[in-house]
Amino acid sequence: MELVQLYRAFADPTRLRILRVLQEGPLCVCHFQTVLAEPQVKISKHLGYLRERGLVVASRRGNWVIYALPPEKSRTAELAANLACLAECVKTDAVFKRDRARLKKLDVTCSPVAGERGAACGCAVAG
Amino acid sequence: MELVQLYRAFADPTRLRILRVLQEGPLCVCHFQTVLAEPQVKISKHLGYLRERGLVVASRRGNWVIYALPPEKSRTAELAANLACLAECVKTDAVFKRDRARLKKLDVTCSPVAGERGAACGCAVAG
DNA sequence: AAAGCATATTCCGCTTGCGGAATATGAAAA
DNA sequence: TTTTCATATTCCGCAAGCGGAATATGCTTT
Repeated sequence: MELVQLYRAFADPTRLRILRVLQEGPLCVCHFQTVLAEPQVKISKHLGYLRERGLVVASRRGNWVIYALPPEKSRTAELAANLACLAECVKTDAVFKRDRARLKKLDVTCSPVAGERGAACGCAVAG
Repeated sequence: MELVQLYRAFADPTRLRILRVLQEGPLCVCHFQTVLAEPQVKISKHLGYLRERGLVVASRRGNWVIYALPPEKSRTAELAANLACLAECVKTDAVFKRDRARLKKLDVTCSPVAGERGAACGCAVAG
Protein backbone atom coordinates (compact mmCIF):
# COMPACT_ATOMS: atom_id res chain seq x y z
CA MET A 1 0.00 0.00 0.00
CA GLU A 2 2.95 2.32 -0.66
CA LEU A 3 0.72 3.56 -3.43
CA VAL A 4 -0.97 5.70 -0.82
CA GLN A 5 2.32 7.49 -0.16
CA LEU A 6 2.56 8.27 -3.82
CA TYR A 7 -0.91 9.77 -3.92
CA ARG A 8 -0.14 11.80 -0.83
CA ALA A 9 2.92 13.18 -2.54
CA PHE A 10 0.77 14.16 -5.49
CA ALA A 11 -1.81 15.77 -3.25
CA ASP A 12 -0.31 19.24 -3.18
CA PRO A 13 -0.38 21.86 -5.92
CA THR A 14 3.22 22.96 -5.49
CA ARG A 15 4.46 19.41 -5.72
CA LEU A 16 2.42 18.70 -8.80
CA ARG A 17 3.87 21.78 -10.41
CA ILE A 18 7.39 20.70 -9.48
CA LEU A 19 6.86 17.26 -10.96
CA ARG A 20 5.41 18.70 -14.13
CA VAL A 21 8.36 21.01 -14.58
CA LEU A 22 10.78 18.16 -14.02
CA GLN A 23 9.14 16.21 -16.79
CA GLU A 24 10.73 18.78 -19.09
CA GLY A 25 14.16 18.12 -17.62
CA PRO A 26 16.31 18.66 -14.52
CA LEU A 27 16.28 22.01 -12.82
CA CYS A 28 18.03 23.73 -9.93
CA VAL A 29 16.29 25.32 -7.01
CA CYS A 30 16.93 28.89 -8.01
CA HIS A 31 15.16 28.30 -11.31
CA PHE A 32 12.25 26.69 -9.57
CA GLN A 33 11.81 29.89 -7.66
CA THR A 34 11.48 31.79 -10.92
CA VAL A 35 9.36 29.26 -12.74
CA LEU A 36 6.87 28.65 -9.95
CA ALA A 37 7.07 32.16 -8.53
CA GLU A 38 7.01 30.83 -5.01
CA PRO A 39 9.25 31.63 -2.02
CA GLN A 40 12.48 29.73 -1.39
CA VAL A 41 11.34 27.95 1.76
CA LYS A 42 8.24 26.62 0.14
CA ILE A 43 10.09 25.21 -2.83
CA SER A 44 12.91 23.79 -0.78
CA LYS A 45 10.57 22.06 1.60
CA HIS A 46 8.49 20.47 -1.11
CA LEU A 47 11.61 19.34 -2.96
CA GLY A 48 12.80 17.81 0.29
CA TYR A 49 9.51 16.06 0.75
CA LEU A 50 9.69 14.57 -2.73
CA ARG A 51 13.31 13.59 -2.33
CA GLU A 52 12.77 11.78 0.97
CA ARG A 53 10.13 9.71 -0.72
CA GLY A 54 12.12 8.91 -3.82
CA LEU A 55 10.05 10.88 -6.31
CA VAL A 56 12.98 13.06 -7.26
CA VAL A 57 16.74 12.89 -6.95
CA ALA A 58 19.13 15.71 -6.11
CA SER A 59 22.74 16.40 -6.98
CA ARG A 60 24.90 19.24 -5.84
CA ARG A 61 26.97 21.30 -8.27
CA GLY A 62 28.91 23.85 -6.30
CA ASN A 63 26.48 26.16 -4.67
CA TRP A 64 23.60 24.82 -6.65
CA VAL A 65 21.46 21.79 -6.19
CA ILE A 66 19.89 20.25 -9.22
CA TYR A 67 16.76 18.18 -8.99
CA ALA A 68 15.52 15.63 -11.46
CA LEU A 69 13.09 12.79 -11.77
CA PRO A 70 14.73 9.48 -10.95
CA PRO A 71 16.33 7.88 -14.02
CA GLU A 72 13.64 6.00 -15.92
CA LYS A 73 15.02 2.60 -15.11
CA SER A 74 14.84 3.18 -11.43
CA ARG A 75 11.28 4.48 -11.37
CA THR A 76 8.71 2.20 -9.86
CA ALA A 77 5.93 1.13 -12.17
CA GLU A 78 3.52 3.12 -10.03
CA LEU A 79 5.52 6.30 -10.30
CA ALA A 80 5.95 5.93 -14.03
CA ALA A 81 2.26 5.27 -14.55
CA ASN A 82 1.16 8.16 -12.42
CA LEU A 83 3.59 10.60 -13.95
CA ALA A 84 2.20 9.68 -17.34
CA CYS A 85 -1.31 10.08 -16.03
CA LEU A 86 -0.45 13.43 -14.52
CA ALA A 87 0.97 14.64 -17.82
CA GLU A 88 -2.29 13.72 -19.49
CA CYS A 89 -4.51 15.26 -16.87
CA VAL A 90 -2.76 18.54 -16.76
CA LYS A 91 -2.57 19.53 -20.37
CA THR A 92 -5.24 22.18 -20.24
CA ASP A 93 -4.61 23.60 -16.81
CA ALA A 94 -3.80 27.30 -16.67
CA VAL A 95 -1.37 27.13 -13.78
CA PHE A 96 0.78 24.52 -15.43
CA LYS A 97 0.70 26.42 -18.69
CA ARG A 98 2.00 29.51 -16.96
CA ASP A 99 4.79 27.50 -15.36
CA ARG A 100 5.72 26.01 -18.67
CA ALA A 101 5.76 29.41 -20.33
CA ARG A 102 8.12 30.78 -17.71
CA LEU A 103 10.31 27.73 -18.07
CA LYS A 104 10.54 28.15 -21.82
CA LYS A 105 11.33 31.80 -21.38
CA LEU A 106 14.24 30.89 -19.15
CA ASP A 107 15.30 28.45 -21.85
CA VAL A 108 17.53 26.52 -19.54
CA THR A 109 18.23 22.94 -18.72
CA CYS A 110 20.33 22.26 -15.69
CA SER A 111 22.49 19.21 -15.91
CA PRO A 112 24.35 17.53 -13.13
CA VAL A 113 26.89 16.40 -15.71
CA ALA A 114 29.81 18.75 -16.35
CA GLY A 115 30.13 19.82 -19.92
CA GLU A 116 26.49 19.48 -20.78
CA ARG A 117 24.29 22.36 -21.68
CA GLY A 118 23.50 24.33 -18.61
CA ALA A 119 26.01 22.30 -16.71
CA ALA A 120 27.60 25.38 -15.26
CA CYS A 121 24.24 25.90 -13.80
CA GLY A 122 25.02 28.93 -11.72
CA CYS A 123 22.89 28.84 -13.80
CA ALA A 124 23.64 29.17 -17.42
CA VAL A 125 20.74 30.59 -19.32
CA ALA A 126 21.17 29.50 -22.89
CA GLY A 127 21.21 32.30 -25.45
CA MET B 1 -6.18 22.57 -9.69
CA GLU B 2 -9.10 20.36 -8.68
CA LEU B 3 -6.74 17.58 -9.61
CA VAL B 4 -5.25 18.00 -6.15
CA GLN B 5 -8.63 17.16 -4.62
CA LEU B 6 -8.66 13.98 -6.61
CA TYR B 7 -5.24 12.94 -5.39
CA ARG B 8 -6.25 13.73 -1.84
CA ALA B 9 -9.24 11.46 -2.21
CA PHE B 10 -6.93 8.72 -3.44
CA ALA B 11 -4.51 9.27 -0.57
CA ASP B 12 -6.08 6.85 1.86
CA PRO B 13 -5.95 3.08 1.86
CA THR B 14 -9.59 2.53 2.74
CA ARG B 15 -10.73 4.82 -0.04
CA LEU B 16 -8.49 3.15 -2.57
CA ARG B 17 -9.92 -0.18 -1.57
CA ILE B 18 -13.46 1.14 -1.91
CA LEU B 19 -12.76 2.49 -5.37
CA ARG B 20 -11.16 -0.75 -6.45
CA VAL B 21 -14.15 -2.76 -5.28
CA LEU B 22 -16.51 -0.41 -7.08
CA GLN B 23 -14.66 -1.01 -10.30
CA GLU B 24 -16.17 -4.49 -10.15
CA GLY B 25 -19.67 -3.08 -9.81
CA PRO B 26 -22.02 -1.26 -7.39
CA LEU B 27 -22.17 -2.39 -3.81
CA CYS B 28 -24.12 -1.56 -0.70
CA VAL B 29 -22.59 -0.52 2.59
CA CYS B 30 -23.26 -3.77 4.40
CA HIS B 31 -21.28 -5.66 1.80
CA PHE B 32 -18.44 -3.21 2.03
CA GLN B 33 -18.20 -4.09 5.67
CA THR B 34 -17.74 -7.71 4.79
CA VAL B 35 -15.43 -7.20 1.85
CA LEU B 36 -13.12 -4.71 3.49
CA ALA B 37 -13.49 -6.15 6.98
CA GLU B 38 -13.60 -2.70 8.49
CA PRO B 39 -16.04 -1.17 11.00
CA GLN B 40 -19.21 0.52 9.89
CA VAL B 41 -18.22 4.05 10.89
CA LYS B 42 -15.03 3.89 8.99
CA ILE B 43 -16.66 2.71 5.80
CA SER B 44 -19.57 5.08 6.05
CA LYS B 45 -17.32 8.06 6.59
CA HIS B 46 -15.05 7.30 3.69
CA LEU B 47 -18.03 6.66 1.41
CA GLY B 48 -19.37 10.03 2.52
CA TYR B 49 -16.05 11.66 1.76
CA LEU B 50 -16.00 10.19 -1.74
CA ARG B 51 -19.63 11.07 -2.37
CA GLU B 52 -19.22 14.70 -1.34
CA ARG B 53 -16.44 15.01 -3.86
CA GLY B 54 -18.22 13.29 -6.69
CA LEU B 55 -16.06 10.20 -6.89
CA VAL B 56 -18.98 7.92 -6.16
CA VAL B 57 -22.76 8.17 -6.30
CA ALA B 58 -25.25 6.75 -3.83
CA SER B 59 -28.83 5.55 -4.16
CA ARG B 60 -31.13 4.32 -1.48
CA ARG B 61 -33.11 1.10 -1.81
CA GLY B 62 -35.20 0.69 1.27
CA ASN B 63 -32.93 0.30 4.22
CA TRP B 64 -29.87 -0.13 2.05
CA VAL B 65 -27.72 2.38 0.33
CA ILE B 66 -25.93 1.32 -2.80
CA TYR B 67 -22.78 3.03 -3.92
CA ALA B 68 -21.33 3.05 -7.39
CA LEU B 69 -18.81 4.88 -9.51
CA PRO B 70 -20.42 7.73 -11.41
CA PRO B 71 -21.81 6.60 -14.79
CA GLU B 72 -18.97 6.60 -17.30
CA LYS B 73 -20.31 9.52 -19.27
CA SER B 74 -20.36 11.76 -16.27
CA ARG B 75 -16.84 11.00 -15.08
CA THR B 76 -14.32 13.74 -15.52
CA ALA B 77 -11.37 12.88 -17.72
CA GLU B 78 -9.12 13.09 -14.65
CA LEU B 79 -11.19 10.63 -12.69
CA ALA B 80 -11.39 8.20 -15.59
CA ALA B 81 -7.65 8.38 -16.20
CA ASN B 82 -6.76 7.91 -12.58
CA LEU B 83 -9.17 5.06 -12.05
CA ALA B 84 -7.55 3.30 -14.98
CA CYS B 85 -4.13 4.04 -13.57
CA LEU B 86 -5.17 2.77 -10.18
CA ALA B 87 -6.42 -0.47 -11.68
CA GLU B 88 -3.04 -0.94 -13.31
CA CYS B 89 -1.02 -0.09 -10.26
CA VAL B 90 -2.88 -2.33 -7.95
CA LYS B 91 -2.85 -5.62 -9.76
CA THR B 92 -0.26 -7.29 -7.61
CA ASP B 93 -1.14 -5.81 -4.23
CA ALA B 94 -2.04 -8.31 -1.52
CA VAL B 95 -4.63 -6.18 0.22
CA PHE B 96 -6.61 -5.61 -2.92
CA LYS B 97 -6.38 -9.26 -3.82
CA ARG B 98 -7.86 -10.20 -0.46
CA ASP B 99 -10.69 -7.73 -0.96
CA ARG B 100 -11.37 -9.10 -4.39
CA ALA B 101 -11.41 -12.65 -3.11
CA ARG B 102 -13.94 -11.78 -0.43
CA LEU B 103 -16.03 -9.97 -3.03
CA LYS B 104 -16.04 -12.97 -5.34
CA LYS B 105 -16.93 -15.21 -2.46
CA LEU B 106 -19.97 -13.06 -1.74
CA ASP B 107 -20.78 -13.30 -5.43
CA VAL B 108 -23.11 -10.37 -5.33
CA THR B 109 -23.78 -7.30 -7.36
CA CYS B 110 -26.04 -4.70 -5.87
CA SER B 111 -28.10 -2.80 -8.35
CA PRO B 112 -30.09 0.35 -7.73
CA VAL B 113 -32.45 -0.73 -10.50
CA ALA B 114 -35.40 -2.89 -9.47
CA GLY B 115 -35.55 -6.21 -11.20
CA GLU B 116 -31.86 -6.50 -11.81
CA ARG B 117 -29.69 -9.10 -10.23
CA GLY B 118 -29.16 -8.27 -6.63
CA ALA B 119 -31.75 -5.54 -6.93
CA ALA B 120 -33.45 -6.64 -3.77
CA CYS B 121 -30.14 -5.92 -2.20
CA GLY B 122 -31.14 -6.61 1.29
CA CYS B 123 -28.84 -7.97 -0.05
CA ALA B 124 -29.38 -10.82 -2.40
CA VAL B 125 -26.42 -13.08 -2.56
CA ALA B 126 -26.57 -14.85 -5.85
CA GLY B 127 -26.54 -18.62 -5.68
C1' DA C 1 39.66 33.66 8.00
C1' DA C 2 35.75 36.27 6.59
C1' DA C 3 32.04 37.38 3.65
C1' DG C 4 28.69 35.98 0.31
C1' DC C 5 25.54 33.16 -2.10
C1' DA C 6 22.29 29.02 -2.70
C1' DT C 7 19.88 25.90 -0.23
C1' DA C 8 18.14 23.44 3.96
C1' DT C 9 16.24 23.21 8.60
C1' DT C 10 13.88 24.59 12.79
C1' DC C 11 10.20 26.58 15.18
C1' DC C 12 5.45 27.88 15.48
C1' DG C 13 0.53 28.46 14.72
C1' DC C 14 -2.94 26.63 12.03
C1' DT C 15 -5.90 23.50 9.42
C1' DT C 16 -7.16 18.97 7.74
C1' DG C 17 -8.07 14.42 8.30
C1' DC C 18 -8.19 9.99 10.62
C1' DG C 19 -10.35 6.46 13.91
C1' DG C 20 -13.60 5.22 17.41
C1' DA C 21 -17.55 5.65 20.86
C1' DA C 22 -21.83 7.23 21.15
C1' DT C 23 -25.78 8.93 19.12
C1' DA C 24 -29.04 10.28 15.42
C1' DT C 25 -31.69 9.51 11.17
C1' DG C 26 -34.75 7.12 8.07
C1' DA C 27 -37.15 3.23 6.24
C1' DA C 28 -39.39 -1.10 7.13
C1' DA C 29 -41.49 -4.63 10.21
C1' DA C 30 -44.25 -5.93 14.00
C1' DT D 1 -46.73 3.55 17.09
C1' DT D 2 -43.01 1.12 18.85
C1' DT D 3 -39.06 -1.84 17.35
C1' DT D 4 -35.69 -3.06 14.46
C1' DC D 5 -32.36 -2.71 11.00
C1' DA D 6 -28.99 -0.16 7.89
C1' DT D 7 -26.63 3.84 7.52
C1' DA D 8 -25.08 8.59 8.78
C1' DT D 9 -23.43 12.13 11.91
C1' DT D 10 -21.38 14.23 15.97
C1' DC D 11 -17.94 14.67 19.22
C1' DC D 12 -13.88 13.72 20.87
C1' DG D 13 -8.35 13.26 20.86
C1' DC D 14 -4.56 12.79 17.96
C1' DA D 15 -1.11 13.02 14.20
C1' DA D 16 0.41 14.90 9.73
C1' DG D 17 1.18 18.59 6.88
C1' DC D 18 1.21 23.40 5.29
C1' DG D 19 3.23 28.29 5.12
C1' DG D 20 6.30 31.74 6.84
C1' DA D 21 10.03 34.00 9.76
C1' DA D 22 14.25 33.19 11.38
C1' DT D 23 18.29 30.64 11.44
C1' DA D 24 21.61 27.14 10.03
C1' DT D 25 24.52 24.68 6.68
C1' DG D 26 27.81 24.21 2.93
C1' DC D 27 30.38 25.92 -1.00
C1' DT D 28 32.95 29.50 -3.00
C1' DT D 29 35.16 33.74 -3.40
C1' DT D 30 38.02 37.26 -1.62
